[in-house]
Amino acid sequence: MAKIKAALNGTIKDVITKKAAGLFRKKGFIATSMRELAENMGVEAPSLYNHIGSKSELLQNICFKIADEFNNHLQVTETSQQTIPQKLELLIRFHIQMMLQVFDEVYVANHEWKHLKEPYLGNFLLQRKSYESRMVKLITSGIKNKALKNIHPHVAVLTILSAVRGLEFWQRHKKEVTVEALENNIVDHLLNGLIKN
Amino acid sequence: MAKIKAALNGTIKDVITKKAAGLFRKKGFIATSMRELAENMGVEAPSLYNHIGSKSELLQNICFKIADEFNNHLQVTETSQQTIPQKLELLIRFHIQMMLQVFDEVYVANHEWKHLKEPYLGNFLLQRKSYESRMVKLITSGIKNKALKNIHPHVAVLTILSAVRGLEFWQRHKKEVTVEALENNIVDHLLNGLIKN
DNA sequence: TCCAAAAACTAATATCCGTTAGTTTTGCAT
DNA sequence: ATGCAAAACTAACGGATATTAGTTTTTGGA
Repeated sequence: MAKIKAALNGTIKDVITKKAAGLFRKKGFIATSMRELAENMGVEAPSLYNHIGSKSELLQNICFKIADEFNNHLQVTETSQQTIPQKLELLIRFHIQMMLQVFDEVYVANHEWKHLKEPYLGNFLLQRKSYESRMVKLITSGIKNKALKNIHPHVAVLTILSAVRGLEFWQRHKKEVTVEALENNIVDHLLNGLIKN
Repeated sequence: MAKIKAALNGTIKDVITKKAAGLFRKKGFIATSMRELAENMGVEAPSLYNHIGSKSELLQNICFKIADEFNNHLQVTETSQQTIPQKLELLIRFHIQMMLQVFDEVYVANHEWKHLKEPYLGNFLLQRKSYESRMVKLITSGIKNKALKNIHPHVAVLTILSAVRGLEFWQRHKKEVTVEALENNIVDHLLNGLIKN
């Protein structure tokens, strides 16, 4: 049988993980079998175990790589010299870009994390909670600044985070709008609303 | 073994379906076994088949019952005598109420529909597409009216629909805010934005 | 060209899955 | 009390699952 080829900028393990992310997104983690993943790689299922530790490990790698990217970006944004609304805009734009650039991985991290095993599950949820509460702090500062309306900050965070997830459904309409227009639309909607003044 | 008791306002099948919705939400459709569902009902797995046709049928019932509720409400809203922004507000409020009142079922319809079998899968996706495009029409009218900003209507619909889904994560924070405040916050955020004028 | 290491293969294991068949128990109406 | 229908039970089916063990093939460097 044909061998798996390593990508130019990554190991064979990376290639397998990338393909796994695609399948996990389309069919879900549990519904994706190792045999199916192997077939997609042009190989028998047991051969995968020359490169990876387990099916669970694939999910872990996907989820935590994405979590790291978001945490790092939040860290940079927090410490940057910007107004609160500018920081919010940066965060929203980053979420949109991640959604468009590594769609499968972000989708899996958003939806399939529940199949992580302990202690990874607990760790992952902790990171999420921390990310959320740092955004809440940001918005709370903005309200004190009088830069933002006196809205419930936790509700605002959930609304923003969920709204950017909406790009899951955008994949079907990619051609209708440029990436810039898409970003600008969503940022404007979330920061300035839909209704004309 | 103890018998399953019918609820006051529903058959035994309804009780099983309700419990299934809870498990499907927590663990996912595929990861939920009929043995596990049976255990939760205090019964052996084969006994369930005295009341239901199959595992798939449970998922179908959940998804299409929710789809019907949303379609009916949209129909009523469309034909009501209201301004476009008022209609949008009604839709957003209905989504929030459904999310809070039949959380498990809405969650399953939102996330587990991909495990529906044909022809149910195709039918379901068609209904979703139709719902979306009716919302696009509504927003397009609002833009022509100059009631709404000249935003890309499809993007706005995805943003709104995704934002209300955010209440998935709200379940943990239920006590912090009243339902009315929650609704008002989200409606105001989506229609008028976050930034003070 | 040859040899070691990498990576493929086949075979097999134990476990779980949804569902069916056949049987026994339960509970209500007569 | 009795009998019938509803609903529980046990046993079992065929098939799919992730993974391991052991073996063969492929590949790239000396």
